Amino acid sequence: MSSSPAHRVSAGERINVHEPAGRLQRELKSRGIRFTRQRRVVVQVMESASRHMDANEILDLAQKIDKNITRVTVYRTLDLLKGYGLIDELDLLHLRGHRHYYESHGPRDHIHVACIRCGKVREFESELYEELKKQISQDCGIEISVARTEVGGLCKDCRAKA
Amino acid sequence: MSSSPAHRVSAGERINVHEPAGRLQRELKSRGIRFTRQRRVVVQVMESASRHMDANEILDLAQKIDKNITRVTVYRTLDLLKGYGLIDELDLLHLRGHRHYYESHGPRDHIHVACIRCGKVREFESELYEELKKQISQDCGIEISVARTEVGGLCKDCRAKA
DNA sequence: ATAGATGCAAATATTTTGCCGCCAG
DNA sequence: CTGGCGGCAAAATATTTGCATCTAT
Repeated sequence: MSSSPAHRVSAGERINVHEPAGRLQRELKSRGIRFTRQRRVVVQVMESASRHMDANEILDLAQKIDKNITRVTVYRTLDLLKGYGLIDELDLLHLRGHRHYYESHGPRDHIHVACIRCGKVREFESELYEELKKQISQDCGIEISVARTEVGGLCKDCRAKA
Repeated sequence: MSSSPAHRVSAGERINVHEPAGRLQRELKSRGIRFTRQRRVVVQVMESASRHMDANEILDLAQKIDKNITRVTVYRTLDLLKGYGLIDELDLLHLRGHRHYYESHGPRDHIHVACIRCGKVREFESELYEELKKQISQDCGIEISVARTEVGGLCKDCRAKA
């Protein structure tokens, strides 16, 4: 692999933040988006996710529900959901290669806090973050519609082991 | 392309934040990393960057300086620099596909503020951001070594045009 | 009925690897 | 001199597209 000193990361488990079930479906319907069998399945996978998944994992789970779903459809559906701001695309600091991860998220943004050694990802909300976004919005004259923050470092457990 | 309503983004210009010249070179040498002809070129490209570049653009610029540089070497060198924390890898919210962008950055983190329509990216520093990282560090018990924030929205100019 | 979705196959794009000859220190 | 580095070619991944067919509304 690489000659870099960065640590290999294993798991990458997501500590889940639940959101009202059926949200994606409702959002799509309310926008008059055609709700096909395939979309239903992908949406179901996204809503029941207990961790961040890349396109490949989403495909696998979708196919467990409905074997006929293809990779192309997964990509297209993820793109659709992303386009409407219903899911976010993350890379989690590229801790595990160049994969892209997807998550459905509620109305409030959260920060992804990842350990660069064990790969555990924690989600963190903060009033300070909301203020920061307000400040950016004012100072840069931008109307923010997406915000993403990822921080990496050694978690307590990994520091203890080291 | 996609069926999503997201806007196409054009330029993606970076408003440059300068840093002391030769920093990367000094950092590498001080760590006893072999400084080859090729690395010199890639480092030069990274240090003189006036905008965020993807691997392909970096290759192009590098080859303007030295035709013999290969894509593989660019990837390997970027990986090396990234491993030592000397450059960051961004995706700028995937506003323009799945490219990854690289930037050499100074000691202080900055936030990337991107317009989802015109693609202009502004860099923004804030004391509030530093406080937020402190809060995360304390509350999550993590020793932060990388932090990345990207926000997207409509900039003033694009709102005016709309 | 029909605009819009899916499937298939193939094209693109992006990143990584094995191996060997070469060069910076 | 010598171990790390770069080049080449090819593999492995990842993502997108054209077009014919099917389906949700």
